[in-house]
Amino acid sequence: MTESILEAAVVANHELFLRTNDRLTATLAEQGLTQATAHALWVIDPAEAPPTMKELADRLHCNAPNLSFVMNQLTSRGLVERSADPADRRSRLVALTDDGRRVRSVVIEAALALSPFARLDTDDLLHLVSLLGKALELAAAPA
Amino acid sequence: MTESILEAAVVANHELFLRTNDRLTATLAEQGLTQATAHALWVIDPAEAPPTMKELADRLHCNAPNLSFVMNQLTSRGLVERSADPADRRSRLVALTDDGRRVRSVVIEAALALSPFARLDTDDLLHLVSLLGKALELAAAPA
DNA sequence: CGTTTTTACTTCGAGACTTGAAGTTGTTAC
DNA sequence: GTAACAACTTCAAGTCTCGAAGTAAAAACG
Repeated sequence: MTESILEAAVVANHELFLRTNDRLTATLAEQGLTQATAHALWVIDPAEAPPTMKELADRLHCNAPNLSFVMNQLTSRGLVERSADPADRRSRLVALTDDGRRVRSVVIEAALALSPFARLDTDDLLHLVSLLGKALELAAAPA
Repeated sequence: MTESILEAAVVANHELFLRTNDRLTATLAEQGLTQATAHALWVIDPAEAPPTMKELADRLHCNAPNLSFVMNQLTSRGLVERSADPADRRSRLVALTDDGRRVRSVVIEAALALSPFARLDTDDLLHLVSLLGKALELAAAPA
């Protein structure tokens, strides 16, 4: 009973994610990005201090070698730049270039416009964000 | 303004999906499954009539060659069986084996237990499913 | 009917992603 | 000062995904 409600929620969340990604395919291709590179670009907020590779790997739920691979692509496309962290020279700080900021904006705008969520009204959206946020908080809390 | 609420919703949706998958990794490995094969198993509901390959490709948002690849793995693991559709001999009907049903249950149970949504109470869950369902409906509706 | 077009599926080959193992460089702990 | 650890990269192997091409069956057409 509650079980099937939970399953409906998990399935709907999954489906919404897949559908958004599907619709974004064309935009990503236009920008010369793949899902992996686009996601990496997304999680680098130009308004915040440049994150380290380790921090980015956490955000992307991927491992270090994978991130190096993705960052090499973004670097060769001229969208990000790596520099040594003055505070810990083992670390690399990753910052968006001007081009990177531009492309990131394009991707995010497209994703928001294409997401099925875009059709919800503000009340529903606020409620939805509240519920999703609650789930994420509870997930972080101790068992 | 509304923009940032929408972005929060899209990001939270994505993050919840990634986090659930992350936690499921161990279970999938135990069952000898990958994400792709597990997802394929999930969308074959044993309570319904066996779907065709085409129908499955739609559900998985993947193309035909990819589905063939995934189904070959599930078939060689003895989890599904393909048979010609008597109504249209071009089509293949895909059905779970007894083992397939067992493994599918294990995966779904684990996913539901590990999903951050599992910590929401029934009221919140009902509300959430309603909002997610609304978004999916609106997405299907005409522009 | 018989031919043409379309549809469902598979195979193949190339490209892209992901991962573990191993190595480099720099930091921390003793 | 040396041993342990941490951040990152490179490399090689495995997996996933896709387009192109091929097969078989159904549908459309005259």
